[in-house]
Amino acid sequence: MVRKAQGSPAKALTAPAGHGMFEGVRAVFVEGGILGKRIEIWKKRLIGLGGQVLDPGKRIPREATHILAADAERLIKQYGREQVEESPLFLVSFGWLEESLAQGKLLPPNAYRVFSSSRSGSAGRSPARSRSASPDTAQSRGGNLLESPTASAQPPAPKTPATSAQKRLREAHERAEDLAAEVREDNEQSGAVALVGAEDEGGESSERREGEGGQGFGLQGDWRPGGGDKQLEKWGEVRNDVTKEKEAMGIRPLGSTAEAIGREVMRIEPPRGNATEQPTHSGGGSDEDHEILLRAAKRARIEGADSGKPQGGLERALVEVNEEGFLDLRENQTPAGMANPELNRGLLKVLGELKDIYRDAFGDDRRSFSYYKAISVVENLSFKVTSAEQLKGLPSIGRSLLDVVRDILGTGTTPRLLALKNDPMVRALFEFGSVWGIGPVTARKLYDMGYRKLEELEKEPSLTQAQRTGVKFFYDIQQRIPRHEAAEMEALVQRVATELCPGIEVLCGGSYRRGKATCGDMDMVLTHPDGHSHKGLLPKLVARLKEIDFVTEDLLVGPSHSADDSDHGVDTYFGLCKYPGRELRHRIDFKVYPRDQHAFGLLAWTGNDVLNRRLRLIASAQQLHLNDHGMYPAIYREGDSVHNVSRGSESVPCYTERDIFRTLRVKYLEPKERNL
DNA sequence: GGGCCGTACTG
DNA sequence: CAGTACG
DNA sequence: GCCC
Repeated sequence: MVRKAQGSPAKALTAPAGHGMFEGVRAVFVEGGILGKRIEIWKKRLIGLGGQVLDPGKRIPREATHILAADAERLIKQYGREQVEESPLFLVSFGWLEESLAQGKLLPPNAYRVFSSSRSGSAGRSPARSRSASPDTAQSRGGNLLESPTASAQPPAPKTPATSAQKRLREAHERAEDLAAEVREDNEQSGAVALVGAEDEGGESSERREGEGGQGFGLQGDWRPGGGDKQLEKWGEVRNDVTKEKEAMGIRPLGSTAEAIGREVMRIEPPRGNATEQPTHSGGGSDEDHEILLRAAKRARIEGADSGKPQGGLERALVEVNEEGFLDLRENQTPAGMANPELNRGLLKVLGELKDIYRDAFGDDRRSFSYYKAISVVENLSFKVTSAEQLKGLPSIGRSLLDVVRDILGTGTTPRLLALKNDPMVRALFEFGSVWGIGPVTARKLYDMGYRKLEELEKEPSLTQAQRTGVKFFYDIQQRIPRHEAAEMEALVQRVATELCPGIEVLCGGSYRRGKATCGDMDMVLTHPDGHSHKGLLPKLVARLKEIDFVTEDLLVGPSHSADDSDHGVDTYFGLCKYPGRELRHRIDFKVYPRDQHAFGLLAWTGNDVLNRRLRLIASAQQLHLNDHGMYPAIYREGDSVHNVSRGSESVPCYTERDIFRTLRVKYLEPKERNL
């Protein structure tokens, strides 16, 4: 998994050992924190082994591949917080160089990033692939459990799996759970439950903040709960904050007392009627229409109870819309920009790691999604969590998560995470499963075949071309894109697309459109106002973008629909692209929609996924089927399960996203408000 | 104990 | 079809 | 995992 940063990514995984090992590396050394003499020696060795040393300058040199510094403070001192936070480069500690020299090979930089790694290097940052269920604030990237220097140094694995990975994975999980339970029991018996951390840990803390990933954690992690001295005197204040926060989220304590804050009975406030704010829809979302839909939904629910029709989530969605007025989905968002994920960085980091492991190694999407939603709730808090009780009653935070939070607040981590991270199989599965195109099942197969390391996968013949590309650009793809670069690339695509097709509309959706400071990828959504000029554009656009060396590799090339007239007429392309002047690959998607589907496509491709799911559930409760092509009156055919609903003929016409929200009786959310 | 979004491509 | 992907 |  040795990636030669930017020099020649094509050789990403085959950097030669020893001689010339730093070929293609263009490093900047930020002085300080370590003897200048040692730095000089390192520079010479780097150059001797094929690397280049660049002048630091005031701005991070564009051609640089690695920025080396003793720690984050020096980095920020040199370049300022903004540059450092937005840099997609490898901002690593000198430990990376030292260890690479020691091992005679170019090590993956991730474990040495000064923006998350603790000095040990075993608590580096997460690859946190930008697969679906992942809150894409830059702050919540989980930690990593691979890329420890030692892991990279292992010899090739023997191909003799004793048991199937499937079984051993289950066992790994059970071990982790058992351990967690044991530790918890011990703590309870010894009364050693630590509920501390009311204050920042000393004066240096704000300077030590990391831009994008949270501190390292774990045994010698940088993050630990602060001292609890002021805990008691702070309590009243914190309690008030918590209560306010919950109220802001639309969660109201019923009959709580100050002492019983941990036992509040919470309920979601009914949405307030604000229909007047919403202009009446011209074509299918009128009050009358809605009444009809609502009545139909109630009927469906009642009938469903008798006939095995949908229950559960659907019913919950129905409760939500079963009030007058428009539903406000911002219930877990702290108003007025008071949310501060930084406050709970350590907590978020651990939860993020668990979320990633459950998804990428275990394929437990449900559990992972639960963590994801809980993370989102914690990110939206405006106070520092000092006691698990503060989270009791918040949406998506249940018993198990409270236990985990208790662990983290006490020790900085949780036994189950430690157990998982120390399990070599889990580490391997997580690594494989983090490759684009490789999911948990394939990861297990590869593991069972005897593979243990990423670079070995290159040769495996059963990999698809896309998976091979995913392996090759494993590290590239995980580097986040600074917002301003995404904006430039959006403009570039707009320019090229307009040359090919005047009048074409090009928007970058996804986390970019939701206003995030960094993006995992680019989601380009296109349409043409005249309703037909978009046809056949995508292949030409991609070809042109390849000509100018912007789009570089394909991952998925959809069949050309819009040329003929068969399907929905939506063209799709997934691939990789390069920010001009740099070799680093980023994920980029293109979706070209006919004008009448564009609002649905844009909504879907702006996300986030939680919003998409919720809107679809809400639509279901109103007997509507929502997808990225349209919104269709649902027709429950006799004897069909809910999953077998056929679409009515015509979509409810929606020209804008507002139309969709209005039809569903959901309060309109600006893109930046869609980070649910 | 059951539900948890809906769709599209690959092999 | 299962697996993986996208938000 | 959470929620009903």
